[in-house]
Amino acid sequence: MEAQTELIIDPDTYITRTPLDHSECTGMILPVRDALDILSGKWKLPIIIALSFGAKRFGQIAKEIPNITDKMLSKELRELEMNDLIKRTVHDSYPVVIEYSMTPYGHSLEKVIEELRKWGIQHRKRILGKE
Amino acid sequence: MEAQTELIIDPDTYITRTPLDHSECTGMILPVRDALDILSGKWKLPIIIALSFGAKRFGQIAKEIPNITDKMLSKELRELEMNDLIKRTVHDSYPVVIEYSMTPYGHSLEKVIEELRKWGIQHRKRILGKE
DNA sequence: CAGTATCCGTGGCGATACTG
DNA sequence: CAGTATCGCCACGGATACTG
Repeated sequence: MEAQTELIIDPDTYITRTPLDHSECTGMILPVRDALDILSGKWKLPIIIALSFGAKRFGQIAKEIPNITDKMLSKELRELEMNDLIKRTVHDSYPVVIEYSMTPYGHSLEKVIEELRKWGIQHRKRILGKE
Repeated sequence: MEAQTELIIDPDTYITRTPLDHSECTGMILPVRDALDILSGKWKLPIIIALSFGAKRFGQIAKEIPNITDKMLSKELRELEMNDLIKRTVHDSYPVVIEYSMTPYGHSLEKVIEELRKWGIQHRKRILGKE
């Protein structure tokens, strides 16, 4: 607990709150929803993590993400590319080589991923300790 | 670009990579998937954010989260409670007051949320700038 | 290798109505 | 106020087969 700020006790609900609760709170929720709209789902972040280790080809990404199917990988790659988080490059060689890589914008997710990863590790420890 | 580390060029795939790619990469993905399993979906994090401002009653949470329905709120609160991220308290007063609040474990998500929020704000700016 | 096509089930999620 | 009940859509996501 930090410093106590002004409190309001709502006479109808008996809830104690600060004056700005509503606007502050909704204001925090909206950007998180924006982020969630782009990142949520089972596969997007795993794919981004895989590519954060360097450019990779379709088959190799598939190998590194447990249980993903070709269809999901294909679909998610397309969406991530549309959001400018990854880039698809066709190398004009023989045989043709297609490579996926992170964009600079994709790299801006690194801290988000790092925090999620730390929390996940922590959470798994907690679950295992309980059972 | 940082310092260049040892690289391997796969003779079959022409992909350049570091020696530990596979294990490192999958090892990073798994905890993130653990976190996602608990947090992903449209409403869990918004609910947690709402409660991070202080204990609240059902109706008040509903008011602060745009577009959530009673049914979803009810269902998500139950799941969050099962995962020990929030607590449901029935105050033995008249009238009976039911209050939801964060657990200490719920508070451990603060940094995750903060990073998501920062990214979301940043992302919205970027989108608006493009159109 | 790098995908696409097709089929299909489950459940996430919404709308509305109702209850103690 | 604090939910539950019911209905129903459709997107998420899996399985399998196929293509250039």
